[in-house]
Amino acid sequence: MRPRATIADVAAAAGVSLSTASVALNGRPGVSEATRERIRQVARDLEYSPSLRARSLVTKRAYSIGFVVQSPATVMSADPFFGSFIAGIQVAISAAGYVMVLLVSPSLSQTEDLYRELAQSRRVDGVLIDQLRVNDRRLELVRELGLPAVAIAPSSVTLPLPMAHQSAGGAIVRLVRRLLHLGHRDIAHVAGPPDYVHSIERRDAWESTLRQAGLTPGPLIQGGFTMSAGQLAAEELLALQHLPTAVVCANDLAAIGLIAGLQAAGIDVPGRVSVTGFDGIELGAYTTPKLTTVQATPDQVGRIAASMLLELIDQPDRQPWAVEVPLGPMIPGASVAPPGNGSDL
Amino acid sequence: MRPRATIADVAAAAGVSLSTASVALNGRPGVSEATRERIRQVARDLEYSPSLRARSLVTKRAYSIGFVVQSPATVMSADPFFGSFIAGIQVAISAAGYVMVLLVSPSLSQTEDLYRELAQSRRVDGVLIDQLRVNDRRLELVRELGLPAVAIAPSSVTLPLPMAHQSAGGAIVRLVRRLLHLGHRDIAHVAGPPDYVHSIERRDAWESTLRQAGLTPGPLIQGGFTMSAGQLAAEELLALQHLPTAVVCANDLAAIGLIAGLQAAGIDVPGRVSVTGFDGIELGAYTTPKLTTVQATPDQVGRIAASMLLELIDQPDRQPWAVEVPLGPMIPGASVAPPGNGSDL
DNA sequence: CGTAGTTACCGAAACGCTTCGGTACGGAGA
DNA sequence: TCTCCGTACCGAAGCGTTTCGGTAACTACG
Repeated sequence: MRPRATIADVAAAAGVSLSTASVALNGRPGVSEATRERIRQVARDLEYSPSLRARSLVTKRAYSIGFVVQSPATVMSADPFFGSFIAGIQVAISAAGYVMVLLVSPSLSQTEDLYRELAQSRRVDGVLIDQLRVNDRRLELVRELGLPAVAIAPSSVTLPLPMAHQSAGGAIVRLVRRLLHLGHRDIAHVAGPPDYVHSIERRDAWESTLRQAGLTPGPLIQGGFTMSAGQLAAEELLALQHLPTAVVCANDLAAIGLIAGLQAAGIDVPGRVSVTGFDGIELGAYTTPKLTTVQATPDQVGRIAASMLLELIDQPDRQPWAVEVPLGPMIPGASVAPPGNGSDL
Repeated sequence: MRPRATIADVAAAAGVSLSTASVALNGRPGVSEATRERIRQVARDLEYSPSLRARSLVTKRAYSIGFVVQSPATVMSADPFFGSFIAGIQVAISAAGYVMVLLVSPSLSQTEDLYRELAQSRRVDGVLIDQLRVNDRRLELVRELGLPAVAIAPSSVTLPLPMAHQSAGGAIVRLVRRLLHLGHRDIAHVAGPPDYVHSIERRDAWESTLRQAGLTPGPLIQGGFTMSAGQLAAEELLALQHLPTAVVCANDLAAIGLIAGLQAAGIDVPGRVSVTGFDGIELGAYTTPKLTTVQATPDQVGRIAASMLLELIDQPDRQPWAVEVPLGPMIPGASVAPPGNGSDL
């Protein structure tokens, strides 16, 4: 196995200087078409492929972006958002020769260190920030580190960096309206963890939609984005004097957990309580009853956020901008029904 | 924001040559302790952090490993294996200053190209090979590319490269024995996709355990590792003349889908049919009835496979070796019961 | 025919590190 | 006192690119 060809080999074989070979192979002006083609041919013959390392050194680019995910158990294991999101990222960056470095952080404090290392070692040219918290310290951190970053954030927040929006709030509005249309007037909400901006967005959407309809927002349960959180929410709900006729959950997993919890207590869904989710995960189609939800488009979010990041890397001083990623359709399921036609069996 | 310090700055500030600074900071002999400490102090003062790029160029190392996952929808979205596995990898490699590059491949043919690119651009020093197929072309590919690789594979197969084993087959044996102990004699198997070596390992374990018990292996359903595959398997099972009294599924997701399918058809689980899974995913605890399964330890698998890969990168000519990663405990659930005491309601 | 402008190419420096051969200096041994 | 060797350090080369200033040759124009 002979050592791989360098650009010097190509230049020598083509009878040109090293710099000419570089210019020719990178497709920039200053070389005659004939020479360029000859050099290209030689490169192909020698199976030349440029050394990313050497190029990195001189262009000061890592040709990779970073993505730090916190709490792998919750986010990756359960949240199907993740897979499609990653796939979307890759679609966006691979054409540019970029690659994604994935880090998992066991805790919030270690997350900061990971970003620091990523920045100091210059391993990545930029990062994607997801799972945004209230007063998320990462925002200041990336600024301080001079690390280009794009955030995935609700449309409602405004940050000092480029954002890819997916309006989960808009989805909740649609779901609440659907329930209102069916006749529900007592609509509870199982919220996500209170320190996530995504939770707040969804809660606000639920609340304001009900207020707009002239209703007082029903019980609000602090839940979470996991199945177990949904199940716990069921218990809390059952401890109330009045069981609402419908529950809008922050996401599908919580909704599935909630349904399981309600059913375990003998509550009929949707007969006694209607339940909605958000995300459109595959699992929702396998529950009984099938979950009514709105399809999120994590692949699109990933694709758009990543391509925004590439733009930002090219123009670091660009003013922050935002892109709205469209939601998917509502997915109707048997988990909702008009209120009051079910027994309490 | 002034440019970051280079090793030349450190050397100058410490009044030594560049090479001495390098030697001192890398902790190798040839420098007096006093000088070494002085250089270290200067480095700290200047907030020097070595350029990975420059180092990469000269040491010919990328300081990163690659992991290509195929079919993100199936593997990442649904399979909770993934999150823990990744986390385990990171634990193993981060101490060595390594990082993981994650690629997703939409199709098998593109997977090969991804490995090729990874190798040609020398972006990674080695790769982890998971989700092994029968006659997997990646094995020859990495050899051809000279890319160090460690495979995650069943104990039963022998490959020409280092392997991290997790004996899913052993888990299946335990589950089948448990069912036998409960009195079951008619035990079916919902297998995974036939081209995965993991499927074959599990099927073989089911089959041989039954034969050892003097039984003829019951119906074998070609299923899959997903919930929908499990649900389809339920239909196939229901079309048989005799419904087995127990079904051993290739993994938890299939088991959950199977249970859902059986229940939808009015079959009581475990009254009429007992069901077991394998993986120990969180979801299994939220199904009704709770799933009996064996806990896999994907984080350990990831950790061990990754550290094996680092060893291999250090000693590329080392003979292939194998490490067995212990399984977790059996998790009992209400999805199994003695046969024949349930109604067909 | 002389000169300015363009085109096509070359040479060398630079990116920031590691590594290896070499040198000065001190002490040990004869 | 001379030689030898180990220690502590230095200088320079090299990793494989990109980039920039420079130089021939060629065209166009008066």
